[in-house]
Parts: sequence; structure tokens; C-alpha cells
Amino acid sequence: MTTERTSRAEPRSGVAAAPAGASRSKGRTVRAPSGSRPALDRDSVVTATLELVATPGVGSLSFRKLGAAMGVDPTAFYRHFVDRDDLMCACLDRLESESVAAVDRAAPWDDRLRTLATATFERCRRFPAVGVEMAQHTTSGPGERGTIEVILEAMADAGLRDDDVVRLYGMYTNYVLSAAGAAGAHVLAGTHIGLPEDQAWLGGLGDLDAQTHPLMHRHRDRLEQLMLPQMYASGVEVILDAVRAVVAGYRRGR
Amino acid sequence: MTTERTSRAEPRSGVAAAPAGASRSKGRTVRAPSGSRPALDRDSVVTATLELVATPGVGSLSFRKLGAAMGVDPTAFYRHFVDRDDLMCACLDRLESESVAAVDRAAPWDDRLRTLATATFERCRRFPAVGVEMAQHTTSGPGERGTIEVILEAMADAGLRDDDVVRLYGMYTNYVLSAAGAAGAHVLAGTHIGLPEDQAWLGGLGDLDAQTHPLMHRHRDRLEQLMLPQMYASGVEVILDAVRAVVAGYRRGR
DNA sequence: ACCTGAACACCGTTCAAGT
DNA sequence: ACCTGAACACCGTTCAAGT
Repeated sequence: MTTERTSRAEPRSGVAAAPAGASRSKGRTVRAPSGSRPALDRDSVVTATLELVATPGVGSLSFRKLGAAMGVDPTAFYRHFVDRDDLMCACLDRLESESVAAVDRAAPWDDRLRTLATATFERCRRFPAVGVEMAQHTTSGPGERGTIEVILEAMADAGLRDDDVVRLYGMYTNYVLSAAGAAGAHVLAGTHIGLPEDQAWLGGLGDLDAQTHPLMHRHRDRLEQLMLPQMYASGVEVILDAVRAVVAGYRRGR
Repeated sequence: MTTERTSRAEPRSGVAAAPAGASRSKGRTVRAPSGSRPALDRDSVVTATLELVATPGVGSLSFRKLGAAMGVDPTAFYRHFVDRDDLMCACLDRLESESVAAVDRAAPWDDRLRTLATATFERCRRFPAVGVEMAQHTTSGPGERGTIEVILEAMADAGLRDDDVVRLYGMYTNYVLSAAGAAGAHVLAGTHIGLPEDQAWLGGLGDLDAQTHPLMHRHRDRLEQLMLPQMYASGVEVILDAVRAVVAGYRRGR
């Protein structure tokens, strides 16, 4: 949701300087008009990256690992991406594209928001080294724009007023991106040691004093059974309820 | 909330092997009984780390930067911390200790949860290189335990039943840690380029097509005015409302 | 008992050179 | 036009050596 690359557009594409202040990051790459066609392009690099980070045991993403996986020099990617963050944004935007594609725009507004939230969460866990950065980047790509539009649409269809549409959009987005990103981090850290992914507490409640922490002691078993996916889903439901409450407030209030 | 270090206890402290499966990470350090007293100990390293990461322009945390700041060899810290994650957890636990300390346990339950959430958020932004990892670690320290106890207590005081106490605890914790951590990441990324921190959109809405994205186009100004702290705070309120709704449901339902 | 410093295996990124 | 490979400035971490 935050970092914006100063320039992400077609590195060294020669033509077409980016219009003032705007950044763009289409999936396309300038092709050599003929002869010795390139081995790499943005889309296939993104695909290979996602495949790499989805394989268990591979930790975080690096150009060296990716180069080895694609049989190419680690520095070759700089022909197609300005830096690592640029690649990251392209991968995140692909994930966002896939997530929006999962929502049926004819479904009720709350189903749409639920589906989008779930799809995002699942992708962050499936591609942890990419998902972990979900909350940290504005991709400025088609996936992100499509996602924003779908959320705004759902909020409007719920019956929200303009200012509330944007306010609740912000809450929803902030929650989904933060929590899905954190879930990615969770998987990324756990994959390293090979532990069950869902459990929120991996045994942190070892020894605790019933005198100083009576409630932790009392709820110990329940705490250890907390599961991340359920916690995430409950959070989404609470936001959906908040939307309904605001709409209901219009009727009662005025 | 996730990674647990396999061993974090007093590295090379000689005595006292850790009891089965548990990890501990007290702030204390074994002192030499006499003569040539050590220059470093856990607490002062944590203090120096927080001071370092709070200074603007310093990016992420590294032992080399910290060594330079403390006038000590970068590898000296391995006498007091098993690895970087151990130092990170110690810093996070300190932040959590400070945050719980900010809540008045005599205040109404919702004020307690609000204060705790705000204190956590503010610290993640003030110490971004540490805050960014808030959602990724279980510190197993006194700060974390104190925080959990305070949250459970507030949930119980709100009138929640045992299973709901833990369920709502999970939602609250997941939200606060994820969103505060994401806010830290936001600051960390922005500090690098020196931009205003609060704005959620740093100009990502550059050029957008009113045909394909009518709602984004319509709400453009409102979207650009979304501020992270407000979005975060609204999320907290929504969770507090959810707690109230569950309690109210007890009366109506049965 | 604690700290230093060389060393190793990684990173992102640049730039000259190849084809 | 695109890719290679050496090089630079960083990382975390280990281990022998100093005091």
C-alpha cells in the first residue's frame, strides 16, 4: 500500500518517456523487431518467480536464485526490471489480478468482498516470499486498479454514501493487505523450519505463572487452538458487519 | 505472532539448560562475578538498537550499523543474542512492555483496548525497522505475556463468554499486530525517500481511465486523502463494536 | 569471560564486455 | 538488443585468536 517506485516503466525502452509524475508498469515488454529474440520478458519472469517462491523450502526471493532457476545470469533481469522492487510489484500485481478474477461481479456485494479477501489471503500463503510484501507496495498496475474498482463497487452496492464508500474501502483494504501480508510472513518463517502453518501459537505458551497471568493460564488450551485462517476470516466478517451497520444507521439516523 | 526461535536463552550462560520445549528470553544477562566488567548486555543493546532505528535516514537494522553506533565489533552481539531474530524479539518485547505500560488498568475495557492499540501503532512507526517485524515474531517475553493478559482481561470485562473472549482476542491481536507492522513497513519504505508518512496513497492514482474505472475516477480525491492512522483507528473501533455486538447478542439470543 | 577480526556464504546493483 | 561476468558495497554468522 505504500512504496511507489520513482520509475518502473519499461527500463531503457528508448521511446515514450512517462507522462509527468505518473508511473506505469504494464506487463508488456518491448520486443526486438526481428532476429535473435530475447530469452526473457516481464511476464515469463513473473511466472517463473511465482513458481520459484511456491516451491517449499525456497526462502526469500533473490535474483541469484531466480537466475539459477531460469538458467540465466542473475543480472540479466535488470534488462526488464529496474530493480528488485519492480519485480516484486509485478508479481504482486499478478496476484491481485488473479484474486479479482476470482470474484463473480454478479454476486451479492458481501460475497464479492469475502471472495476477494479469501483469494488474496490464499495467494499470500501460497507464494509467501511475494505475499509477505503485499502490504508494502503500491503496484500501480492493472491488478491493483481492478481490485480497487471492485471494492468500491461492492461498497457502493451495499448502499453506502460516497464518503463512507471510501472510508470503508480504506478499512477493508488496510485490513486485507496487512493481514494477508502477515500471513505470508508467517508461512515464510515457518517453511524454514517445516512446521504446521495454521496455528497462530507455535508453542509460545510454554511456562506461565498462574499467579501473574491468570487469564492466559485459564484460556491456555483455547489460545493454542487459535488458527490464523479463522482469525483472518472473522476479521473480514466484522468489517462486512460494520458496512451493514453504517447502512442501517442511515435509516434510523435520518 | 509466529516464528519461535528454537533456542533463545542466555547464549553460553553455562548453567541451567532450558526446560523441555520452552524458550525463555529474560532481559537479564549473566555477569562476570568480578573484574573487567562487560561493555555490553541485553538491555543496553536493546536500548541502543531502538535509539538507532529511531534516527531518521537509518534504514533497516544490521549488526554492522549497530556495532558502529555502539563503538563495538559487529560480531560482539553474538555473546548476548543467539542471532538477529533474538535481538529483534528482545526489541519487540520492549516495545510491547512499553505499550502495555501505557494502559490504565482501571479504565473501561474499551479504553484499555484503544490505548493499547494506539500505543503499539505509534511505536511501530517511531521504530520502523523494529516495528516492521511486529507481526512476524512471538517474543515469548514479559512484554508479550503482559499484553496478552491485558487483552484477555479487557475482553472478559466487556462481558464476553470464555470462548468469545479468546475468539475476539485473536481478532484484535491479529489486526493490531498486522496493521501496526504494516505501518512500520510504510514508514521504513518512506523514510528512504523522505515523503509524508500518513498518506496511504503516495500518488499511485496517476493516470486512470474514467471508462474502465469509473468509481476510482469518481472518488479520486477522497482516495488520495485517506490517511493511515485514521484507517487504523477505524479498524480498532470496528472490532470494539463487534465485541459489544456479541455481548448484546447474549441478551437477545438467550 | 568477553571482545576482535578474518573469513565464508550470501545479498542487490553497476558497468564494461561480449554476441 | 540482449545477456554475461567481474566487481563493489553490503548482509548474517562462524571461529580462532586475543585480553
